[in-house]
Amino acid sequence: MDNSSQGLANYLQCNNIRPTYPRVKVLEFLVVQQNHPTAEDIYLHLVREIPSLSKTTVYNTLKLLVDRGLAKVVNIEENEMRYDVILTKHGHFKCESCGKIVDFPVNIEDIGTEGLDGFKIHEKDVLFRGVCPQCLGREKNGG
Amino acid sequence: MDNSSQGLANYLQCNNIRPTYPRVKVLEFLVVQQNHPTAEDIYLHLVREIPSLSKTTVYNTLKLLVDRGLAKVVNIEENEMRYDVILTKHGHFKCESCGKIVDFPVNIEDIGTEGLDGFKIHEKDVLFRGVCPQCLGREKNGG
DNA sequence: CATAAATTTGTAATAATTATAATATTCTAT
DNA sequence: ATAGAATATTATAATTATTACAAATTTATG
Repeated sequence: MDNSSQGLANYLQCNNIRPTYPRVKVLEFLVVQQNHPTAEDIYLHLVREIPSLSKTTVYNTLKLLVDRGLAKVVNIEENEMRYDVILTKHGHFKCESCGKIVDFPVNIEDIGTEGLDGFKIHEKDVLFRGVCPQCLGREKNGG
Repeated sequence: MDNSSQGLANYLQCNNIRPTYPRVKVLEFLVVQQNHPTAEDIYLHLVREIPSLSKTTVYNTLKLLVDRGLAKVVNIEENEMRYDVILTKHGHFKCESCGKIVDFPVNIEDIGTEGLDGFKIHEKDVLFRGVCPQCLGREKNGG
């Protein structure tokens, strides 16, 4: 296990998650890629390095990370769960043309909660949809 | 077809959707219930009144309504699509305890879009998660 | 009516996720 | 070090939401 992985292993341990090899690698992928990958994305990437890896392990690990608060599910896609480890508050933009998901800064605490008196709010998400500049350019140049 | 359905039939017609019986009923369910139902919810309710109804018709109709801008998909659930007839801008709150989805007013246009220069934004969603007052009360009274 | 177009239906296919049980690994105490 | 217990991983099968497809039905039009 290399140096950077060592830090992640510690991070897992601090959160009472035994830092097994597959778990460190899943977390590493989430941290390094920052791509809001699906379980499938993660599996396909890691199986090259860990041939014995099973998709169930990826799902188990993601569930564990979410349960312990180290990751969260991003539901911007219609039919699949994506995962995010970023801890600062941000919104998600999904390009309807190329499918890419982009983070953008949002001061989520500024969003008023009138009409939710008496509700306990755990989580606030902001999701935008549209077309990214790259795809807009491609459309303009005749695609 | 009763009186209120007549209005909905007109509404469909105005949007170039032939107002067939299943379509009017699906739209009516969305408008009356305001429950952000799943396709399954809609099917189970309507099939009592329209025994021949097929789930595919429900999906087809929902797709049509979304394509023509009369409804939108709400992705607050992990694994299923919910539907909402578009009226005014509002956010969605999902109770993690009872699963209920509640609308609340949000001035979505107020959310800044710094960091998204050059992006074309079609749609803005605000999704909160937490516990509703009813469930909070139940927890407090020892549930 | 007759024909064409659109809609509905039932069945089967797809795809993401979860359940389950067997196997393998890791930890702990001797 | 090693046996036994606890925990993780794996493979397979089951579940579930959604979509694809083609046949049957309904509706519109000449």
